[in-house]
Order: sequence, then C-alpha cells, then structure tokens
Amino acid sequence: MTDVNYWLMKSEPDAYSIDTLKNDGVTLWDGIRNYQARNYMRTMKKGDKVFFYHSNCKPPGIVGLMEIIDLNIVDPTQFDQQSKYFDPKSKPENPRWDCVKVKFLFKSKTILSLPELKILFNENDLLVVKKGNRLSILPVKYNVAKKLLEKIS
DNA sequence: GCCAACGTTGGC
DNA sequence: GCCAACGTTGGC
Repeated sequence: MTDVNYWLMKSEPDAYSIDTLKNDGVTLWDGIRNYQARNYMRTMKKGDKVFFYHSNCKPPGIVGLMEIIDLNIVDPTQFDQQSKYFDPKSKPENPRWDCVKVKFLFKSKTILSLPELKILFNENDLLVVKKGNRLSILPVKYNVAKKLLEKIS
C-alpha cells in the first residue's frame, strides 16, 4: 500500500483547462459548491495525485495529472459578490466552502476519453463512467489509478 | 437542445 | 420530517 491517495476532479475546459493549469503551474481549485465534493476535499492530503477531467466538452475525458500542494484554504469566491460562486449564506466567521491548491504535473500524452474509460472500467471501479454522475470530485481506487497512469503517461 | 440523475429548497 | 418543485450537471 501507499499513503498517496488518488482523486479525479472535473473542470469545464471553457472555464479552466489543463492548458491553463500548465501555463499557471499552480492554482486554487475554488468554486466547489457541493457538500459531498467539499467533504472529499477535506480528506485530501498533501502529495495526493489528481486526475484532471475535462467535462461538458467534446470529448470529455482525462487530460492530465496534478498534485495537491495545499489544504483547507477558505474559498475566497464565496464572499465575492462579483463572483458566480458568491454564497450569501456563508459568513466570514463561519465559512461554508473551502478549497485546495494544486500543482500541474503533466498532460496526458493523449486524452483518455469517456468512451475509452467506459471500456476499461465499470461504475464500481470508477464513478465518472456512471450515467448521470454529477459529482465534480471523486476518489479513485489505487489499482484503477495505476491503470489510468499507464494509459496517460 | 434534450433529458436523466440527483442535490437543494421550502411549504406543510 | 416528508416530498413536490425546482435547479444544476453533463453526456449525448
């Protein structure tokens, strides 16, 4: 076993793409407004690896790998009235949403598309292949992660 | 653009 | 606490 955990995080490439992350190097993964996704983030550890998934695009799929470098950061967008992620119910003395900081590691040599993922895995192995799955942050099992890494490296 | 899945909200 | 209505995600 290993103490590194693996995750998958989705982003629409129009909003934030793997190329933008490659250019930025590091970024704050803000705007998460789903409790289950937030709770997964709270269990992350520094050094965990994250598959970057492009959603709502053609084709959707895994486009790269990143690493968790910082944890438990209060999401600043929840207090920003100009932000689409502004949450009027969240109070600075008791913030509702937090986020992690990630670092770019590498781009997939070729995109590992959702159709390919569906051939390789069932929904018990990898939740992103489940029809109607809307969770933007998912845990990835170690043996599944190993297989994914082989495919994108 | 459609719609399935499912989380959230609010009336009661 | 139930549940219908509504909103969002995201594949197709």
